[in-house]
Amino acid sequence: MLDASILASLRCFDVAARLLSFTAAASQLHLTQSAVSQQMRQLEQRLGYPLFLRQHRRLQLTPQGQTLQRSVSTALQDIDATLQQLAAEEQVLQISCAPSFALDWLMPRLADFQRQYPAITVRLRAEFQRMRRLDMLAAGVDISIRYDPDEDAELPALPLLDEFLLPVASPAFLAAHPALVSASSLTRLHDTAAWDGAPAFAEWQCWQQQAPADCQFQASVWQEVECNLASLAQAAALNHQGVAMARTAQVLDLLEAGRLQRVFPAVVAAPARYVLRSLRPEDSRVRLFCQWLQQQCQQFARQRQAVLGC
Amino acid sequence: MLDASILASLRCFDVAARLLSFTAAASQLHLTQSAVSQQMRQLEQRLGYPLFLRQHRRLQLTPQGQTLQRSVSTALQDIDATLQQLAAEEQVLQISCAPSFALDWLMPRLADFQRQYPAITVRLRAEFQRMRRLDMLAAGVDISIRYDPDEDAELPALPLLDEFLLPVASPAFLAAHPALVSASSLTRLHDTAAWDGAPAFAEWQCWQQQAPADCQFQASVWQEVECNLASLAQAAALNHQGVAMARTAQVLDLLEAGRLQRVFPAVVAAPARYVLRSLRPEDSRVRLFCQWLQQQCQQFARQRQAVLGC
DNA sequence: CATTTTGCATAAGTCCGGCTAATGGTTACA
DNA sequence: TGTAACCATTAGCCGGACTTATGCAAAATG
Repeated sequence: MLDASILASLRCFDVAARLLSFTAAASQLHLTQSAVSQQMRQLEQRLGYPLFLRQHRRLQLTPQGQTLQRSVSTALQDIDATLQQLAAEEQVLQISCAPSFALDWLMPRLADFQRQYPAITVRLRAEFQRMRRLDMLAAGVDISIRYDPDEDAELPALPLLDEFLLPVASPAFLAAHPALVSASSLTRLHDTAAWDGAPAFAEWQCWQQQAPADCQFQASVWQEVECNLASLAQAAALNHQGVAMARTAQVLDLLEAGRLQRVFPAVVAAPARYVLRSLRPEDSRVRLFCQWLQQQCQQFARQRQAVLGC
Repeated sequence: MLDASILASLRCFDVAARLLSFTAAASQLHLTQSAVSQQMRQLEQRLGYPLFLRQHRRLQLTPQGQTLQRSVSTALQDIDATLQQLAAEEQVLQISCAPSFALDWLMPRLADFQRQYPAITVRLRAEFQRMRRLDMLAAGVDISIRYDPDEDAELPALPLLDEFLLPVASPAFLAAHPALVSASSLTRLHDTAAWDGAPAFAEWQCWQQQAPADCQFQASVWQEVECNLASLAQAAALNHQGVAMARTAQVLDLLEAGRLQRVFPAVVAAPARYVLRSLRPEDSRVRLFCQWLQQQCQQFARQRQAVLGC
């Protein structure tokens, strides 16, 4: 019943019926009057009943025409509204980000981006799982920011920022445990989900392997607290509950503010770095964001150099 | 936004999204798989966002695709439902008829038509005004039956039945007024709207002019009762209220049943006859009805010949 | 593991349907 | 009575949608 060509006629009919003039409809549709006239004639003979009453200078709708117009008009408006809504939705820049980085690093800086590009609406989603191509497409994610140790062959990654590890604790905790290296019953705070598929204790092990001998914790009997989020471990540290193996992106500001302190002077390169992936790097909004993000990263690196010397 | 070609694509999308298969959609749309594939590609690049996730053996809808499908599907269903409703409505045979003829002649016989053609729904509208071409088109009237004295140049008329006039009264009334010709204070019942634009007293005057001298009412002082409907005058006659100038179509059955009686033996040809007009005489339902109606008319004429001799 | 099947993408070419342009007819208006 | 406005109709062109054919990748099959 509803084949393709009838729909075009109905679209035409909608306009003609609203304006009650083929000429006016034609100009609104960027067609000639003749085209509209033919379309309507075809439509009518297809349906088998008249839609318009041709009165010399003026068109009228038949009862059937009125009924049809009500239906078609609302139906087309519905579709149009949906299309516009989707188009508007398409304008928001969707960023999927590793939760801890989103929470402690990106979110505080995002206000600056909003200030620079108020026309771009950003939707920031904190998500644990690393996104594959299909996931991004399915969720409409424009940009994925992850803390990854390795390359993803499927999707090229733009390195944003390297990372370093250092054990931190609150000043009060350090004051209460002056002989950290030999103390027993210390609490060791983990992020067990540093990156997707990370082995347990990954970052602590990394530290143990690379830190200079005089920076190691000696034969301590640790109490372990495991978190699935760096921010949680860090919150624990802030509450004087133990030593956290921190990443600079999480804690630089807290170190500067004196709310956390380094346990050792040494800093170790992390086995992963922050990377950005996008399905459409050519998109203007994506380009703008990447540009801004890289600036922020550079600035952060400079700041880190000044504070931590790495 | 909603131009003509996008609608065709959306129609295609609707099917493809429902079946989640381009191949199946193609066969349902009587197209090739290739056509559907191309349409969807075009649609997507037009909208600027993907609608389908092509997973090797299986299609999925993106969130945008889902939203769009909901909208498009209901919209198209709405249109389709309206179209079908209109098509069904188009199936009813609409007959506009002069009220008295409809009431006293056509309606009693219509059951026979229904019995013969149960598939055809008839809508009988009793309407005073004679219908012009435009009126019929506007109201969707298939057939107009009128009691007209003259030809209508605008629309060819099919003569159905000629008509005759005769004064009638109830047996009780006649018994109470044995000397009708000279009696005074009789009540004369008129139909003032015998046909569209009929002069007042038209049928009584017709009778006066044509009836033989020995059938005339002599110098009576009449009481006049005017009705705008022959059926009203006839109802008055049935209630013993006077003499009505009747048309055979109205009263033949009543005469046969003895509920009304002729006042004089004479019968006079009426200045008008029943005619049928149609905008689409080729329509099969119209043809069927005309055929049936003419048979009924012939049968009535025979019956009239037997009863009244005219 | 090789083979077949299934489903979508793509390229090239054809063909139909809708559009334009031009003209005519009718009405309304000045 | 002339003119403007509007719709109908015709002829002819053109673009876009469709088909055919082919490629490709994954899944089913044995």
